[in-house]
Parts: sequence; C-alpha cells; structure tokens
Amino acid sequence: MQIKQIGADVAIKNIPCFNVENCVFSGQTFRWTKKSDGTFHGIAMDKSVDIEQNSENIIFKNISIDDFNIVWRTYFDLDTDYEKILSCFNDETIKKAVTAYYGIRILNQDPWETLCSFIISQNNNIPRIKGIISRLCNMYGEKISGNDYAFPKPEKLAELNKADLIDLRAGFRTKYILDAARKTANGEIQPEKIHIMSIEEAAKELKKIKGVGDKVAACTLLYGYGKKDAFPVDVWVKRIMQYYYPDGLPKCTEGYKGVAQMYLFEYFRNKKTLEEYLPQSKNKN
DNA sequence: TTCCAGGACCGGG
DNA sequence: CCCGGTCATGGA
Repeated sequence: MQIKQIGADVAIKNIPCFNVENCVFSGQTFRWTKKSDGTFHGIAMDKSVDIEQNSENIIFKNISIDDFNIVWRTYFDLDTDYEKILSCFNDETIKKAVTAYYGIRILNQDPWETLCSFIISQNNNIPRIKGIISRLCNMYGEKISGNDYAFPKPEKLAELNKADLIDLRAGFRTKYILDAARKTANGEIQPEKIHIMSIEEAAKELKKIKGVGDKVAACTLLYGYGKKDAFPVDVWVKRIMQYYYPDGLPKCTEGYKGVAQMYLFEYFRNKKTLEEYLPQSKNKN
C-alpha cells in the first residue's frame, strides 16, 4: 500500500481487493451516501469523510496521513490480505459472488454502533434502517460538522425513555435500543471483554440484551469486532443455505465464514428474481 | 389490501 | 425443544 499526502488529501494506491462502493453499500454499514459527483460521503468513528475512487487512486479528502492511519486504515481493514482469503474459496457459487462484488472488505466498525444498528435492522429493510439511524444520530449524536452527527454514545441514550424516541419511528425496536444502551453504559456489557472472547462466548454475552438473538449477535461480532468466522443468517442467507448448502458452508470457508456470507448476501439480494438462481425457493419461504 | 423487510420474544404444546 | 403469533413502520 502506498500512502501519499497530496495537498489537503491523502491518496492511496496498490491495495488489492478494495472497492469503496462495494464496501459501504453491502449492508454492513448504514451511514454512507454517494454524492452526484461520484464521491462517497460517510460518518464513522466520530468523524466524517469524503472518498473518491478512480482507476489509479483512492483519495481521502481533506485529512492528514495520521487521521488516515488511525481511523480509516483500520475501518476499511486495509492491513488484511483479502486476495489470500478469497483465493481459498473453492466453490462455484461463492466464486461467482466474489467476482461480481470483488473488493468488499469486512469493516472494523465501532462495536456499540454496530450492535445498535443491527438491533434496528431486525425485521426491517435497508432504506428504512438507514432512515432510523440517521434520525437517531441527528437527535442525540454530537455534531461533527455541517449536517454530520456522530453516532450517539450509549451513556447518552441510556438516560432516555421511550417517549424521547417517539420521533425515531423505530417501532418495537425502541425498547431494545434502550436496553442495549443501558447495559453497555452500566458495564454489564463490556466490549473489551467481548473482543477477546470466542465467537460462541461473545454471542452468549451479547444475547443478554433484549432484542439480540443469533443473527444480530453474529452481525455485531463480524462487523464490529472483526470476528471473521461469525456467520449471520438472515432471510436471504437462509434461502441460499437451503438451496446450495443444505449441509453447511463448504469447508474452504472455515475461519472466514463471515466473509463468504458477505459476498453471498450481496450477490443474491441484488437479484430481481430469486427463482432464476434458487428455483426451489418458491415453496420454501 | 396484503405482503415483506439483514429477527426476536413469548406462550403453549 | 419447537412452533406460530406478535411486534411497528413504510414501501412495493
């Protein structure tokens, strides 16, 4: 990876397998937009950034190399060799998904934001998830700049009640958000401990929160704790598993089931007609 | 109008 | 342990 300060920007190049658009619109994060000039605007880790990707460079606008190294290099998981991981996937279906969406990386997001975001995601659709999270940040997050607000801290949300979140329009999920905030703020849930736990232990810990089940826990561990073998099964992945992998994911994904899941999820959810790829899915939920 | 969305909780069997 | 109903909201 080459890193260069060019004026007020940081330009990087020679990073295999890094497509910004595929990373930020793959359903693992909810606070990115694409501007009319093709630039990606995102808010994460209490900072906002604009990124331009062209054939030669990836340009992080108006930041220092220190900021890039401390925040975005980690966030985009740039020190992990994805070519190596993906080349081990010897499975026709996964290979198709990898080819179609090459450049997706598993983001290292803030654990609390990830937990809260995927609590909101349950029985919900992605556009609406983004709307709820946006409102939550605008209502209770610290201002960063312009119209950008940081994700609100658990301590901030812990002191609220349901009435304070009526305008969030999160429905039945509001009480789950509050429980997660309170248990995180009062130390019942400790991210530092979860970091060093096994996936099974960590999931059990997260499931102490109301509204956190297997799927939300797996998403949190994969996208917020860097545990790449965590395997979230949502309605899409469930259908994929039933049709392609009734006996489980192929052995070549061992250790990186979450990475394989990310590509499969993105590949199939963007298909208009699932029947084309999952002909038996009609009668199978 | 009905169905569905990156699910989880709860009660009954 | 497993199953179905239920939970808010809004777009298709």
